[in-house]
Amino acid sequence: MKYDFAAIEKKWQDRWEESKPYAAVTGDPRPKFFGLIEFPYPSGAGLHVGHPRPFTAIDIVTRKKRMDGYNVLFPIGYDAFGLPTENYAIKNHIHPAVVTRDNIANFTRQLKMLGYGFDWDRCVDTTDPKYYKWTQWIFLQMFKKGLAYKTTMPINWCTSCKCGLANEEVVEGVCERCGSPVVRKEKSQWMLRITKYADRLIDDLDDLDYIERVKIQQKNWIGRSYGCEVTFKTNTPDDITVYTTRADTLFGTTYMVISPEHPLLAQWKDLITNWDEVEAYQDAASRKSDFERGELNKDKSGVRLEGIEVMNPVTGKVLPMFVSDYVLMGYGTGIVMGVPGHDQRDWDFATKFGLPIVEVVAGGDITKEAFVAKDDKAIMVNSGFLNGMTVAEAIPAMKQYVIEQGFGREKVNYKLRDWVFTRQRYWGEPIPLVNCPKCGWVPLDESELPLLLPNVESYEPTDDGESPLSKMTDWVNTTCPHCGGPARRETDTMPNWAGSCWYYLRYMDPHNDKEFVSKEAEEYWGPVDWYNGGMEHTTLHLLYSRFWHKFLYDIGAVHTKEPYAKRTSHGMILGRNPHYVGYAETEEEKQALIEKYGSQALRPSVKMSKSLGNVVNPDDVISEYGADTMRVYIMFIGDFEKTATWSDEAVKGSKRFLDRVWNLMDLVKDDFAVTPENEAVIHKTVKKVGDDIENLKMNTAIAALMTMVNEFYARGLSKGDLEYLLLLLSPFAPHIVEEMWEQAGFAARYGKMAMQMDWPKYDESKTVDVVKEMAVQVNGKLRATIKVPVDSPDDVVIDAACAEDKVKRQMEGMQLVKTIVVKNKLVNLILKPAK
RNA sequence: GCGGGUAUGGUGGAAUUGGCAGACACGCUGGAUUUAGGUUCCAGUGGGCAACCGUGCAGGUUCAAGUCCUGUUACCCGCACCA
Repeated sequence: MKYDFAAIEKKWQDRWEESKPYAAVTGDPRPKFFGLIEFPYPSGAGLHVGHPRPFTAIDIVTRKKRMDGYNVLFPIGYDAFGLPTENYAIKNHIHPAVVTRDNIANFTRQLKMLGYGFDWDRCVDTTDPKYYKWTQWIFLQMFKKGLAYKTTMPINWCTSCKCGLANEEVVEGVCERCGSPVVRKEKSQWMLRITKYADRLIDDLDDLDYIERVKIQQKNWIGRSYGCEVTFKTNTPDDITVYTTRADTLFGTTYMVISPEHPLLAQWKDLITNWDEVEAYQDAASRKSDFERGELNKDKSGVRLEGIEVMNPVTGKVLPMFVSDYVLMGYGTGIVMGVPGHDQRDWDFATKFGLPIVEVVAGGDITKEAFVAKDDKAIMVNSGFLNGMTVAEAIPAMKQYVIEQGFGREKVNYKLRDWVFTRQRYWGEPIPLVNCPKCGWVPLDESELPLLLPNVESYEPTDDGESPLSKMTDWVNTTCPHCGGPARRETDTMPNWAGSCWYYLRYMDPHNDKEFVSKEAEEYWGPVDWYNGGMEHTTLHLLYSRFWHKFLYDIGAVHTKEPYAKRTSHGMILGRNPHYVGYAETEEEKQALIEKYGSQALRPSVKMSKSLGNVVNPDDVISEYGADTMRVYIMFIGDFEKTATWSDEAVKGSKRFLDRVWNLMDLVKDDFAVTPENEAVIHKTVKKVGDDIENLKMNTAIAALMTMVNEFYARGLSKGDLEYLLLLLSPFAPHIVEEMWEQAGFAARYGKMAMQMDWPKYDESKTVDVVKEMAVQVNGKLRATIKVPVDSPDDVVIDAACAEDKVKRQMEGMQLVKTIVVKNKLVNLILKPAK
């Protein structure tokens, strides 16, 4: 009988839909396991082949955990607020809620076709008022604790989306989503005080089982640095303070620089004799985006503040002061001490403006470039009491000195900024706050939640930068919950990251209308045991949700400090690059490709995109080869953490493998005992597949299963042997396995589906071959192999090795000076010419 | 510039603590079955006629190096004037 994957997959998916074998049971006495994948954004394009990679991997992990006896929670949901849906709605005049509903239906269909073991009864949708009621609720708790505040500040403004963006959403000066330029715009924004959690977000990483690169990336993003603040006296009424991590170089400070946005400049307006020039510079700087500023980083610009003088507190020398846009207002104090001898940026600036460059750390040539001491052992010079110390000694010595002298203090700084939490768009959670002329910002009463998104006629963003909601006067004008007077609602909405900050908690108790999650459910299921997701979310979603979770912990709403115990990450799936030079046949064609596509032409693989025509649709793969083949292939494609390129050709290999598994049915002997000849391969494979699943090495697990099948073909198999294969294969290809399990009579025999059986055990002693093939080396070079009984003593092995013809030939005229035997693996004979 | 990563046949990729490099696949070659093949099965497949040579490149340690050490190149991914 032919392997009719379409019929088989339909049959079993229908059965699972009905019998719900994946239902998670809160409070069950079995140990719990909460496996989580990042819930998808339901785009109109449907599921991408990138989705099944992480989904299938964690599906396999959780299926094995069930067979290991765990009570598994493996949920799914939709992160459905967001701009693409809104833009589509605007273009086609369909309500975003309708678009979302249709897209979710399509995603659900596709995910069910892939046979994932999701507990569908726990499905969540962030745009459902029953869900976002609690997103709003959490926001209100943050507001009440002072973690949400409104401020006017220059924000990143996407010129195309007409919407503010978080720092994390700006990539190389353009909008992460649409690629349009991002400019600065003064706007009043709600902010979340993530910086208050900076230390804990770094320090608590130590106890987590996250892959190292995630930890490093989060640490770098938060960017904690230890330094000190030093105050300089000026000829104005104001002292100025700088932040430095290199207090040791204070003697080398020859000028000061202030950021063009610094408010002190306006205060000094009358003291600065060339104010016109300074003001012109400020104007020019404000028109540049952050990116343009960075782009021009080699060519330093600036204007001297004529009339302003600063005193170096350790040398007593008078220093000039400049305004320059290489100093950022948002980091440190917005004023920097210029140490051109030992900071390359300062060196560039000083060289351009003819400022003195003083060497205070020996070892470099400061006439050519700044000497930034790479090792802390470099020696201080021209630095008064620091002379002769190493840099490592001088830093704390100077810190102590400035503190004692009363013009400095220790200070920790972070690159992390507070989170811009408002978006001027329609399709997001409304912010449940009211602005009252008398009472200021007042939270809605919790009984008023959810604050529903009103139906509007037009979702078009406004050119003045206000949310579309601002035009809905009926909705906007309300009464103050506090004093009852007239007041206005906040019309901005939350960013799409809001709903995903806490969705894993909702999965634990998705239908609770009293609390966002019950205490019992949270204490039973939390924390998430294993969370897999993309590296692109490391400094966005992952960091944000850790922040929210820590807040919830602080108010006693959850019982763990961290949401996720373990974090892994998958590589992207790329498509073939149709413009790759490797496909060109002539030199001219090659040149043409390079001219036309530039460096793009040099890459064999690129991101899939409609314009390149290399998009693979999972629906097509499933209808041609079946879901089980799709699952096996996407796991077999390569190392899970690395990027991989989709190959239509290679999919066939996975299909062929499942065909061969299916065809074992014609070969299998009707005997439920294990065949002795197959024992070794069975026990080896049980061990290998089990270990590999735990380490996300699905590619080698599948290779081991292929080897097992090959051996069954070579030696024949019994039903007892087949049983092992089916159990091991069941997490990978659940449909074909259940069908064979039923047809071979196991279902009747055990009264269970394969997925409900215990994961097979292996016997270590049986994983070892009775006869070992050992390599025979002569002077380190392979000359022969010998077969000897396992664990043969060294002398037996050496005798056998020396008896080999090829070895004998090598030994002619030589004497044996040394032998090395690696048990069961190799023997190396060291020969020297005989005297 | 800083941080992280990668480099192995025609291709995707395997290779515990250093111990037979190329598992398992794709592709290709030859053969068998078949009216047919996007089917199945069998055999072969790193290079070289050989001795030998082969894990980006150059050294080193070792009986033995893809794996360890020193140096170096190319590419990929983050961040980027963070004082």
